[in-house]
Amino acid sequence: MTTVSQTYRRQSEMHCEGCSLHSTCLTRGLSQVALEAFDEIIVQPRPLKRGQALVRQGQPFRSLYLVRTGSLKQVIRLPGRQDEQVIHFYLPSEAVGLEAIGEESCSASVVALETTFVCELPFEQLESLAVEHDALRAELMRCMSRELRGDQRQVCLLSGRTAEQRLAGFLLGLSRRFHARGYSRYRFQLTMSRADIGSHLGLALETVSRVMGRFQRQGLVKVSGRELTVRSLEGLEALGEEG
Amino acid sequence: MTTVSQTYRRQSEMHCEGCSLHSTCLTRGLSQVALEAFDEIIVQPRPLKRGQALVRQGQPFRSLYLVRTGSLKQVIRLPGRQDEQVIHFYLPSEAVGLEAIGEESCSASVVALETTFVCELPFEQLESLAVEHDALRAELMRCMSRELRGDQRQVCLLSGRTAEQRLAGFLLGLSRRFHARGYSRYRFQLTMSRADIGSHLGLALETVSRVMGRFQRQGLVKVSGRELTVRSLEGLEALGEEG
DNA sequence: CGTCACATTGATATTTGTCAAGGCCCGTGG
DNA sequence: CCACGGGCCTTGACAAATATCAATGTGACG
Repeated sequence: MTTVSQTYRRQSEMHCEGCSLHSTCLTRGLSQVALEAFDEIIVQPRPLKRGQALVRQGQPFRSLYLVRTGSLKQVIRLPGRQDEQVIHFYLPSEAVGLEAIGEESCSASVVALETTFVCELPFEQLESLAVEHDALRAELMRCMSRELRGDQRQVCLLSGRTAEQRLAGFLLGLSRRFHARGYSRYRFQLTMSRADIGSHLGLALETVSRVMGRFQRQGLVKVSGRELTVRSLEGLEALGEEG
Repeated sequence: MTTVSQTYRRQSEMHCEGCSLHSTCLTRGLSQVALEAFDEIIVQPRPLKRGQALVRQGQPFRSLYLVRTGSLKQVIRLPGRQDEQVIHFYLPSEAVGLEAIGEESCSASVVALETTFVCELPFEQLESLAVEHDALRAELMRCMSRELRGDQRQVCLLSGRTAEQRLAGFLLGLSRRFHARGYSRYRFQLTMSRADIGSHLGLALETVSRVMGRFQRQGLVKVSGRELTVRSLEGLEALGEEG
């Protein structure tokens, strides 16, 4: 008998060694031996369509996920509140689920923003593997540490007073992350809605729209729908640095 | 020859096994053997006075720290900006420096808010120890994961629109953390200034002061200076849950 | 061509920041 | 012991930013 996951695995012939994200992913710096063992535990679930959940808040924690292509948002439904709060956006090579390690259940849902492929890492198996391979253990810690620094940035963004500063910082963050992953730093898709951006930045979606328009008129960016072109990285950076 | 650190170590006769924080600290769940080895690598630096830095932004990363008594704030100085941004407050048994793992230098400063004792864990030694002791490695990961969840809460707080929601959430968070560490959940010191709280919550210090006053008039809390008494945990919780 | 979700734009209300003045607490020095 | 000074906190008046409400526009897709 063959499971769906295995089928997908074989079809795609995806292995870490040849993966374009290898150098930025959890597998960075792994020896040939470790890499092959790592490859063994990966599951390739069927691709997620826009709006489908990879993880649901409250469900038991079993696996970490690495984004291969596409993007997702992490959302929390706060008790007694209607609206969902967007916590994170995940881009290719980023790890989903690190905050659930050592917990019974997941504290937030993670939903695809577009058609998205991920690699699933059953956590128990990952842990056993980490016992044998120091490099993997170290990389896992570095990965969590990096996410902690990302959250620091996020807190700085949100505490930065004006809507301009928040949006500029957000766009620069996306630019930086795309660049680090080998995509253009000047041109990318905003796969999330204005409402998602607003929730993430603590702004009303109308404000996001207005500020985006202002940036465009000032020649800082060009937006048409969800495609964004950065025209002046310096201009955006200057906004964030204003006292 | 005896170093200052060693002197303090001997004087205080502090060992993990007898420490009141043992059950909430990184040493939770360690075997007797592991605990003794852990004890060996701990350094007890001289106590910090109010305003003294434990870690300075930009300095090389060498150690993690565990708060024993007292409290600290983590602040970032953003390039080209005058004011410092408060990222975190650290309470007893919490770990300082996790976000710097795998990095050359520290991304933020950490400053004592009152007289504060910490345990220093030289990171290289901690890492070697973690190779031998699975429980320590697991606890370190759980610790980082817990901090990631804390940051999630923080982001939810900051994105929560009103000043009331932010401050209520902040006070509840402190209450919860004190409670989890064996202190009163209803009565504690705000060792940080209104300006620090404001920076941390993305509010002007005047707003913090006004909202605190409003809470007091509503009978939710009693504040006199920096001593806070929670009169209605439910009332504060209700504030955060309003749609 | 119509529908639906999403985005933009405008008018108005509310919240919060800013500026300014004054009060309180505490340590220091006369 | 008391007066003084400085840091921190509170309070008020006003201005600015942003949320809210409402209407309209746009693009994808059946």
